[in-house]
Amino acid sequence: MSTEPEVPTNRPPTLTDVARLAGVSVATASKAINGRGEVRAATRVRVLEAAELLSFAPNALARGLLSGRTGTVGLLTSDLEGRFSIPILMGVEDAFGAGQVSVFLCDARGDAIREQHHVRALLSRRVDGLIVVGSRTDPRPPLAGNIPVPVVYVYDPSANPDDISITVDNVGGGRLAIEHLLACGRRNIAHITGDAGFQAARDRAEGAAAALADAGLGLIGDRPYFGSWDESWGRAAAHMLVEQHPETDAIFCGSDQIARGVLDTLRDLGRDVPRSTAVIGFDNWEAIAADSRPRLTSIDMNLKHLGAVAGQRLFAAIGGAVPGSEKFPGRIVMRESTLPVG
Amino acid sequence: MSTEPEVPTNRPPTLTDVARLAGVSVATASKAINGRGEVRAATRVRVLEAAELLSFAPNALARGLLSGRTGTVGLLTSDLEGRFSIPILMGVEDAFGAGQVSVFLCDARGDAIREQHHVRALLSRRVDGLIVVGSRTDPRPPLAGNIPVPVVYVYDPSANPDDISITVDNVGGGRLAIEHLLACGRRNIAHITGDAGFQAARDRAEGAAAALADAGLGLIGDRPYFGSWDESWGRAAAHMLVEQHPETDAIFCGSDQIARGVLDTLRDLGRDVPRSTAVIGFDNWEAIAADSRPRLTSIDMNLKHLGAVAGQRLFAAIGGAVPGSEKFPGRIVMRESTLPVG
DNA sequence: GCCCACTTCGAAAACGATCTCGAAATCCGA
DNA sequence: TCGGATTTCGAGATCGTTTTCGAAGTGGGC
Repeated sequence: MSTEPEVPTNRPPTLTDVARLAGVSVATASKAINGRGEVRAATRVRVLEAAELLSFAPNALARGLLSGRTGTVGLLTSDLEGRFSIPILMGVEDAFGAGQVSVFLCDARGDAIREQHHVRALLSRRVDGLIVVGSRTDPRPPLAGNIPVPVVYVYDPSANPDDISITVDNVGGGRLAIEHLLACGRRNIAHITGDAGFQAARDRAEGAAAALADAGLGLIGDRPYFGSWDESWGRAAAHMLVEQHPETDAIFCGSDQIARGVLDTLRDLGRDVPRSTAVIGFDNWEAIAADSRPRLTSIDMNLKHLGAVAGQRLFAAIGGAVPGSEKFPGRIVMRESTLPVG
Repeated sequence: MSTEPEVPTNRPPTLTDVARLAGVSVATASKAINGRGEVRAATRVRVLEAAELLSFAPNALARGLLSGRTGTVGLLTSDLEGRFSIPILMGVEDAFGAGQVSVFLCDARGDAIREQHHVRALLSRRVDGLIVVGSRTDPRPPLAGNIPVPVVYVYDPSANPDDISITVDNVGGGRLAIEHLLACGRRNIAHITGDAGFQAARDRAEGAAAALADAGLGLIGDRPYFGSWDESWGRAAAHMLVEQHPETDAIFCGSDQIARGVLDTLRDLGRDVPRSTAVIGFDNWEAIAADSRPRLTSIDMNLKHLGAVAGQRLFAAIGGAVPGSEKFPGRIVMRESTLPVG
């Protein structure tokens, strides 16, 4: 159906080519194509046909040079392999995907020098704005130098409160988890989580403690079991926990991986989940949570949505608005590892 | 140390500004900054100082408009959330990261229309080349329309053999897995894998069968156990397998998730891994393989390297070379789920 | 003092699109 | 058929950089 025009020239067609073919000036061709200015209907049709025939695509460089707007955005991520950057990145893509914005992807590998280098390159490409996405929630130093375009920080907030940061409410997430366990009728709740050096671990623990306090309760062992984020810590901590506090009837885990380890140990020890002990994870990492035995209830941080919001806020900021920072709550995804008693 | 110059103008400085400050013409300023042409040393220094003072960054749009080269590349991925795109994407980033190439990221979400739309946008931005990365190894239709820039397909090859495709040698991967199990002294080897609708599943099975045939052996059950790629299939298939063929002493799994399921079931049935039954996975997905009990030996497809090669080949093609398609072998990552007998 | 070779510099064109504003074409009624 | 109002169109400037090529400046040898 699409008869490729016989254009042996490898050089992409320019507006001049279109104008020549249509027998008009470039000015008229431009107006006809963009629907601007006064162009007779017949002329417009002639130009559009010519453009179609040559499969003309306007040179975005020339357009950007003139208008000062490129319709591009820089996406700086500190670690691509990180689990958190990807959904956020998808959200950003979604936010722009429909429109005419393209996204430059830059991975700084967590190196400040490299980041600086990328920022320089992006600015020289005259991006309209920047999105900085991190993989830890600990506040990060803002981009160095005076950036002449709007910047939005996602997941990992800027240390400068005047910057626009879109983050996750980890305190609320911890609260959410505990409230669910309480609603399931559990009262002896422990918290096994990752490295206390992470703000995320401390925040979730804080939310958990607060929710328990509201119910007149405290954590089993009086404090969280801080460790690392992986399965083996989950297994080890669960062993300790069951030994020291066999009365435990629910465990809030700081990550789904920890939760997997906990599930394994509980199974080994013959403790039924969720009947004897409920387990709830964090992150809702499908590959980990959706196919365990039993399938894992978890807190989902809506990272994709976070990314989409970041894109929207950046877009608004480019338009001249001055959006403030925002913090988003997670949601609970219920599966079989938590069930009401009775 | 870096005293920000007091430049109240928000408009980024142009070469004209630099030239004026240095007291030379724009032509001279350009030559001084790019090290081209004949410029007296003293003049060059003056220009460079002026540029530094204004923190001048050349407008890449103007440069690209003139030279016809933008130093940008489009990266089309079919699914960002897919496990395979990400390492490849990192490799591509790495391949260009050091240089002056920037990468446009576009996620087509597996939708051909959307892909077409993105291609159009990228071409209008005058990218120097395109990389198309897929998430299945089944050959895909090449990009529609006549693309005026080089294209490299990664992981997912183009159906057109004249295109440049950089792929994984899944047949070789299957062979690798079996040869390792044979080297460990196993003889009764089964293969539990994913959906037979996937080329990857068929290729790996083919390689496995070939390696066994070379040793005068065949698969337990005479054929692979095709199913799905997840843990629950691994558990179910392992149950069947042990019941029907208790003599099995090794299981080659088509994915690490399947392998996790298999490990679970073997544990339930009291079969020691690796002593009674060795288990090997595929993908070497760290989060899944590195913390299981026992830790999982797996085939790593070097996806990051694949991406890096794709970047290099694209770069060569942009330079005028005509690289051919390539297929890369995986490597085995040894952990404790396979051990030599004795 | 003169001429030539060589170095250093700048004016201007070019890339491709958009926008302004003046010129040309068209239409209307009288 | 003509004058004026209204469309419709096009020449040229513009964005910021690179590159060409000619002009100017410098120095040296005789």
